[in-house]
Amino acid sequence: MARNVEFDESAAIQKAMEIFWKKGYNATSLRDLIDAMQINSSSLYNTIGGKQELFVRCVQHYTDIRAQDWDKRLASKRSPLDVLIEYINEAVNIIINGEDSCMAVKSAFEVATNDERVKQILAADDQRSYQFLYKLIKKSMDKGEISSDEDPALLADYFNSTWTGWYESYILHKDPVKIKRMAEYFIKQLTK
Amino acid sequence: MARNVEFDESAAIQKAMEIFWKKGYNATSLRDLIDAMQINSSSLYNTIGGKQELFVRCVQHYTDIRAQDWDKRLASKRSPLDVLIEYINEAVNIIINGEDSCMAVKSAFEVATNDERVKQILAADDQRSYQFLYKLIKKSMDKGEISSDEDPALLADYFNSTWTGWYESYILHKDPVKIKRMAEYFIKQLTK
DNA sequence: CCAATTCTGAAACGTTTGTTTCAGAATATT
DNA sequence: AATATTCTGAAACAAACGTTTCAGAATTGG
Repeated sequence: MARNVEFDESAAIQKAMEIFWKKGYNATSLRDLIDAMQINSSSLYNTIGGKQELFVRCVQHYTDIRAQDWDKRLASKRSPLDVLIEYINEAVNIIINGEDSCMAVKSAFEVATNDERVKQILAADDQRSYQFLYKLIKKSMDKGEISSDEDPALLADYFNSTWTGWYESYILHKDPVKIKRMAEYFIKQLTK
Repeated sequence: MARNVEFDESAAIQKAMEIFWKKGYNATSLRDLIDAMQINSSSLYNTIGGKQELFVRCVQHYTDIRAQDWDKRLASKRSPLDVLIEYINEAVNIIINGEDSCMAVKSAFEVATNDERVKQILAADDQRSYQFLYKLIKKSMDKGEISSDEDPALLADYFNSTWTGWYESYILHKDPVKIKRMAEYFIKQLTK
């Protein structure tokens, strides 16, 4: 016997995420958020909660999308090495063409140190990223597509972290060739 | 015929740097800063300038210290490979034992996108870091301490960015073994 | 010691911050 | 259609923000 929520919550989260992604947590004001979300602050506080809670949901949303992407790629019927190389190349393109760095990386450095919930969401995300790489590397080794000389877990860990530095490099130097050559080298190391 | 500045500017910058380093730019308030610096805000505005200017100086100070360290290491008379490996191991220890991530990395993601001056300071710092690695790798190759199969410039670029991901990993997982194993793998790749 | 200059301390500045309030509009159930 | 419930919009909240002001203390060179 009552009124329903008027605004589309998941669309609003998406909009808020884009703002947080671009400006970071602390540089984003609530006014920035409600302008983008097109809702009143009272609605925000009634449904989602305050700024922190909203940010947690945005980070969660961001990592959910990534998890879906990894699952989709893992379900591919193509060779695991092809999937892996395609993933690396697409990731490079995102770094080079994307407007902003990875939100998970930015948030890890800005927020995860002080907010336990954000840290746990990002740690879980990083773990899934690791698992994604590990599975592809392991399968490639089992199929003989790449050498089994190295521990697949170590390689997965190594690339999973390598990743982050490419974003920093691109922020500072905006040099696409540099990123591409590092990615080439990585693939070469892997397939050698 | 006038009074002199009372406070030690470089000591105050050092204190401010520690606060910015720990909390990041946006999460640090001017009150945090003047409490740590033990000066009045009027003195700050008269001598250094506002918050942005102070931050720029702190980042500059941070990168100056790093530059000195690299110069000192390059002047060492020991073998370049030893110097490089020692540097990597000490860096790992800083990641594992340090209270906060590298200020240059944090600032790159939080501030460099929006502040051209900070971006340029950090880009110059990154360039010096690259040069440091490049010189050691090149010398090691010339002396035959490591294989010359790879382009030293590429290797230097590659490690220089690899670096950053180890900080992120440690923030999220606080797993020293993981970092150590990645460093071992890196050294192995280098000396192989 | 005087005069000229500059620095310091405390208070206040107008904004902006994240959050709350509440009257009234809106709707689902009966 | 009446009623009970809930959502929305605009305004207001205190607190904190970065910055400025200025009277007076301090120190220099003459």
